[in-house]
Amino acid sequence: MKYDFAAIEKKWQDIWEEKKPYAAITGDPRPKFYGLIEFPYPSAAGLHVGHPRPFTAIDIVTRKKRMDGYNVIFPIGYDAFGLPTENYAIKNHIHPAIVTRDNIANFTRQLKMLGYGFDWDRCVNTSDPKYYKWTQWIFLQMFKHGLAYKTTMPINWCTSCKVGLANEEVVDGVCERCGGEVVRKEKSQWMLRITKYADRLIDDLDDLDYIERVKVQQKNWIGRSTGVEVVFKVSNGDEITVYTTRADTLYGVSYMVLSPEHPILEKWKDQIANWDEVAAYQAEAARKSDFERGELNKDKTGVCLQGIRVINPVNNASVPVFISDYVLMGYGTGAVMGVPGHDQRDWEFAMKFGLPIVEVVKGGDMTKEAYVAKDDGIMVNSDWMNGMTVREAIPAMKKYCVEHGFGKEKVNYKLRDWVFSRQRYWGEPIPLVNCEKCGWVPLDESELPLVLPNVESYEPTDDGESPLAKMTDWVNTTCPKCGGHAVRETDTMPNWAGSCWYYLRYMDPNNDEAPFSKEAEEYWGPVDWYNGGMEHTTLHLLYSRFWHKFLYDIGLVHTKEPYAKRTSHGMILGRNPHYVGYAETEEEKQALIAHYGSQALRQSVKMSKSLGNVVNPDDVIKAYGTDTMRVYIMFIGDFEKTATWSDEAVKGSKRFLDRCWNLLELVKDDAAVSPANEALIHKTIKKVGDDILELKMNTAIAALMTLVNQFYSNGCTKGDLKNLVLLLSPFAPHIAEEMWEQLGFAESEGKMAMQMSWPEYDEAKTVDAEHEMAVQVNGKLRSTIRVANDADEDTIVKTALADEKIQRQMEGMQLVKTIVVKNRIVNLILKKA
RNA sequence: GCCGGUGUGAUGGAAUGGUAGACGUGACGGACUCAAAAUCCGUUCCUGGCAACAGGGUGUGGGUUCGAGUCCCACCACCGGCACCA
Repeated sequence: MKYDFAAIEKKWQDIWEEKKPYAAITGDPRPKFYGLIEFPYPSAAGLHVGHPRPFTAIDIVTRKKRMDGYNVIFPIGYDAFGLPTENYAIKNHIHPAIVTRDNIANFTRQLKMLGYGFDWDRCVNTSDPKYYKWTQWIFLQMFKHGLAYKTTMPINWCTSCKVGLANEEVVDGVCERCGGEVVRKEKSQWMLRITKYADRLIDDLDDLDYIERVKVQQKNWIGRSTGVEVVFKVSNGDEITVYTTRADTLYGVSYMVLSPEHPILEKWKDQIANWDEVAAYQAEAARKSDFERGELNKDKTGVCLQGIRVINPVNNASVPVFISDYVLMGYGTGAVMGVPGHDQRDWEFAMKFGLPIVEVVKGGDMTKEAYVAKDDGIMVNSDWMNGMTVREAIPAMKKYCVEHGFGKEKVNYKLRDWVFSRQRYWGEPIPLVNCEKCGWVPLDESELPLVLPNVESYEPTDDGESPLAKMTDWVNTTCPKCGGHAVRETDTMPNWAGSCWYYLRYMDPNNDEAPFSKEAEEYWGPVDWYNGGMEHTTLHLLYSRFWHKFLYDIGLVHTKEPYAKRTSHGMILGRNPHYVGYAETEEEKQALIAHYGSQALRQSVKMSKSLGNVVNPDDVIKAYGTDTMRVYIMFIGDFEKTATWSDEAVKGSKRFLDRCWNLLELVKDDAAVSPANEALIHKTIKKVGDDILELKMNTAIAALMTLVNQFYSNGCTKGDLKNLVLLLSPFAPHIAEEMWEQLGFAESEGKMAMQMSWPEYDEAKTVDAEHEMAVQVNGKLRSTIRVANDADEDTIVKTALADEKIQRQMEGMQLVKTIVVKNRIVNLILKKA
């Protein structure tokens, strides 16, 4: 009988839909396991082949965990608010809610077709009022605890989306979503005080089982540095504070630089002789976007403030003050001390403006570049610090500053507060009203959800206000506190909001009284294993850790961290359409190389419509079936690395499943495991089980292929095949269930294969009775020998020396040393006799 | 520039410091077939040799070790992130 994947997959998907073997049971006495994947954004394009990679991997892990006796929760939902849907709605004049509904239906169809073990009864949708009621509720708790505040600040403004963006959403100076130009614009925005959690977001990483690069990237993003703030006296009697991590270089200060936006400049206006020049520079800097300021950083610019000087508190030296756009107002104090000898940026500035360069750490050549001295550099020209190492000098000088009353220790972060407002329609309304008398007032909790009203047009207004601002009926309301006139906030939340806590909602998705019950959270929390893309490391992952910590502080969750373990998958790329391998003749190949260059042609590229290299999972499933799709996407390569989709290679996975299937005709009707296959079966059980939990699905599948190959050469019994089917079931659940049934196990065991226990292996049986060992002479492989497993070193060496090839090597030589690594190699060290 | 990662056959990729290239794709040969597809069996790192075998081989150059794809140092190339953060 032929392997009819289409019929088999339909059959089992229908059975699972009805019997719900994936239902997670809150409170069940078995140990729990919470496996999580990042829920998809339901785009109009549907699922692409990138999605199944992480989904299938965690699906396999959770299936293995079920077979290991865990009560598994593996949920799915939709991150449904966001700009692409809104833009689509504007373009096609369809309400975003309808677009979202249709897209979700399509995603659901595709996900079900992939045979994932999701508990569909727990499906969430962030744009559903029943869900965002609680997103709004959590926001209100943050507001009440002083973590949400409104401020006017320069924001990243996307000129195309007409929306404010978080720093994280600006990529290479353009909007991450649409690629539009980003400029700075003053706007009143809601902010979330994530910086208050900066230390905990760094320090708590230590106890988590996150892959290292995620930890490193989060730490770098938060960018904690410890230093000291030093107060300089100004010639006009004022004071100005700078921040430095290199207090040791204070004797090397030859000038000071302020950011062009520094507020004190306004105060000094009348004392600055060249104010016109200063004002012109300020205007110039304000015009540029942050990106432009960064781009043009090769050449330092600035203006000296004439009539103003500052006094270095350590040596009373009077030094000039400049403004320059290389100093950022948003970091530290907006003022830095210039130490050109030991900071490259300061060096460039000093060279440009002819400022003195003082060496305070020995060793560099100041005429060529700054000497960014290492920890054990020796201090010079620094009075009492001379002779100290930099490592000693930094804390010594910190202490000195503090004791002499002109400095204090200070920790700074690169992390900024999170811009939480969007001037868009398709997001959660912010449940606050602005009352003339009471200021910003939260809605009463009984008023939640504050439902997104229907509007006719979703276009943002030209002045940058949200489309909601045009709905005067909705905007004008009464103050919940005093009953007077008030206006609603018309900004909505960014699309990161709903994803900050969705893993909690899965635990108790239909609760109308609370975001989730205490009981459910205590049972399921924390997420045991969360897999997602590296691109979310400094966005979603950081934001949701922040929200979770807040929920912990107000006693809603019982763990400090939401996710115990985090792994990350590599992207699936497409072939460059001009890939040399596609050339049919040598001439074509040469022509391609001549035209495009050989390097570019080899590289894989992101799948995109314009390149025509997009692979649609629907097509793959239609041609080969879901199980083949699942096996191939796991077999494609190392899970963490990027991989290139190959239509050719998919066939190998299909062939493998065909070969599994065809064993049904070959199998001997014998319930026992055959002696010929026993050792390999035990090895494979161990290998596949271990590999799954390390996400090494590619080698697990390779091991299964090896086992099948052996079944073909040795023959196999029903007992052999039973083991194979169980091992195969997490990877290819449909074919496994069908084979299970056809072999009669469904009836004899009274369960589906997926409900069976993972087969046990006997460590003793994973090793063969006899081993092949390599024999090296002076580190070079010369022969192999077969020895019994329990052979002692003596026997092994004797066997090796008796080997014919080794005998030849021994001629005229003398044995000086032997190295034996059991079961692996013998190395004989020979010398001329 | 800084941080992280990667570099292995024609190709995707395997290798706790211990026989480099498992497993798959492609290619080649054979069986089956009128033929093709599918399937099954075999070969496939390079050089020399009929062969046994010998020599070479994991980006480059050094080092540690009985033994290095793996560890250390320097360099090159590519990928990802950050980028005037004082």
